[in-house]
Amino acid sequence: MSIRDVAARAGVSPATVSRVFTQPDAVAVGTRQRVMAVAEEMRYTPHPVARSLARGRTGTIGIVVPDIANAFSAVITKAVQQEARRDGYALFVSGSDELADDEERWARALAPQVDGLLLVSPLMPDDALRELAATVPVVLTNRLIDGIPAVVTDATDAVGHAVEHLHALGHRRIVYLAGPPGSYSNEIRLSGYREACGRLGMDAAALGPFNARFSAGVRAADLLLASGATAVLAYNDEVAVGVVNRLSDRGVRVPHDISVVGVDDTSLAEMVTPRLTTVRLPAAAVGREAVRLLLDAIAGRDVEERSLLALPAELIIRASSGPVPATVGERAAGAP
Amino acid sequence: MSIRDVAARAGVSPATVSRVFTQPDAVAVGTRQRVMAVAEEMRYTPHPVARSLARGRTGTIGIVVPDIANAFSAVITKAVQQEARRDGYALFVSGSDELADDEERWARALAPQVDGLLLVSPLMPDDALRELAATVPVVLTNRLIDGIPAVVTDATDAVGHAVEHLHALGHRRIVYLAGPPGSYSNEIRLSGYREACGRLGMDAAALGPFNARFSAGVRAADLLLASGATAVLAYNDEVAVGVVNRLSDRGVRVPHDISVVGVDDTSLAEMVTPRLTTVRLPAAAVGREAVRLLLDAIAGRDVEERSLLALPAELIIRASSGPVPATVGERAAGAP
DNA sequence: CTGTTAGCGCGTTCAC
DNA sequence: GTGAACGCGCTAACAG
Repeated sequence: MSIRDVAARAGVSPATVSRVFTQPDAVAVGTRQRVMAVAEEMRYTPHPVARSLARGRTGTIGIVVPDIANAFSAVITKAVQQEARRDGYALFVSGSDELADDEERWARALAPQVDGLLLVSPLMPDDALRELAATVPVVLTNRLIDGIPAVVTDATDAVGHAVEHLHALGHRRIVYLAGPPGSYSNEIRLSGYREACGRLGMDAAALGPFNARFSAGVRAADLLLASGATAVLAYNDEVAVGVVNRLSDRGVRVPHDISVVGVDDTSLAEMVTPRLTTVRLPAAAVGREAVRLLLDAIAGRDVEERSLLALPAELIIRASSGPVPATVGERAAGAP
Repeated sequence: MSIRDVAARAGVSPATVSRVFTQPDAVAVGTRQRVMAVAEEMRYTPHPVARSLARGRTGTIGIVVPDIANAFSAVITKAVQQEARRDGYALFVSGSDELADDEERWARALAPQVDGLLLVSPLMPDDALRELAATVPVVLTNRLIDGIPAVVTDATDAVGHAVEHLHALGHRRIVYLAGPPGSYSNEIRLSGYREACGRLGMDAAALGPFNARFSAGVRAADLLLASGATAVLAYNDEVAVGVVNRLSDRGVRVPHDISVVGVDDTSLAEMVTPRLTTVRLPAAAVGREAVRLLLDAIAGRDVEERSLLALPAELIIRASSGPVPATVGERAAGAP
């Protein structure tokens, strides 16, 4: 049952039926109503695939994320999906499982069947990215490549605030638990941390790299303890929670003995005990803005001027950070 | 740049090029290699949309979940995506935000552009579901409709085990915090709970309904406390964690004063303190099996015989459940 | 084994 | 304002 059936039944040509669905104003009112009535009655819907072929556009976009089941990816994906469908776009989702090769493969597979591609924290080489972007409109998230529009969250300041916060609480030995090396997220967090440490006259001491998961935090906790630090800034919330759990198992109390700060502010942060002090990243906003950028690029609107959108992060103080323990040594070191 | 260009350049007909990509064995080795070389050189890839139109199949499936950002949905989605692409299928994802109307709308929008549709815990009316299933192959998850293949997790036994577990620990007043009314998940959990209570000679007392989120658990905790129960089975982990948090804020210790059991075994369960005793649902397996069923249905293979797949759940005992408090009254009531 | 012929269902000129 | 004709890029049926 196609456009021709409707046309025949309505006593018009297929072209007219097509117009009714694409440029209704170009059809006489009477004809239009008749056609619409018939279409409704026959429950006719234009075949999306045929339409895509004829138009040269699919009405779909694709997103490739590191891990679909990861809370942060999921929030971005959700926002992307909501924003995309506001404009009538359907969304392909693919997970790379944090493997650069797979990521590239799936992105390539998606490219020819979408109008645009959204790559979240992509791992593939610059060249592969550029090549892809030459094929189809691409927007990046948490990655910067010359000439490819991107939305990033600039956590530098907020991470600095976190360090200041801990410093103000008397902490002088603050460790950063590094995430995936080379990832934009880790670079930004690390540099924000280093910068703040320098500003405040503290030594910057990163541990790691660790992967971004709970188990990595568990492992990191013991190293942390051995380091003698009184506070820790974890790569993200999940790692931070791993740290807290392990510390707790070893009888170290948070924040009484050690302060822990995360990054992300996923829903997890409010669910754990103690509630996690963390740097909130605007995940949903990142997703929304990325879609806006992508749809603009697809529509051929100039994207150059705002091709790099940097959204700010924000320190959220909760219960996992507190005053430095009143150890004699620490006091002496911390006092003026 | 299309199949014709490759054909011309390779000195063959478009049909031959097509064959090289679809049934290589039907082409002479020499011709095949020549065509492949040319295609490679021109970086030619068959246009998926055109292919879909000609074949009448899109090579895509769609999934509609209640909430993309929800941990349980995300795990299913991830498994579905991984399983689907093993067979070369790309995945459309859409979230309903737990609104029956939207769910129906997006499912309808997806239907004409996919080979099959996966509906996770759908909320729309039976008739709407049937109508949809008449349009395109559909597989359901956590919902039973005559004639539509489905994968469900039968948590009845495992929920029963949870109740037995608490009973064995001395608990005699166990409350169930009900989830979304009418949802299959809630029905199963409720009936498993009731059944076990009956078997063990306890009164079944459900509170709620509550929605499936953390905040609902926080709210439920106070009602729970007022009820005088010594143990609680929450609709899911997130609610359970909400309960634990609120109890903790009110100075009630878990499991010392009250035992809490969740359902799902999302990653959250191992991240909170105390680690959550919970009923593990095989989310990933559900996703995988649903895809297998769907792909079989798409391929026209008979799905009838195993149109209802019930996967078992399993009680995971961790630290949030313990012996009933040694109150005089409770002891008296609990002893034979 | 290969080429020719027809569509798949729709959008879009171009005349009328 | 409407219809006829053509093409989007590919696959499938039929000859040869």
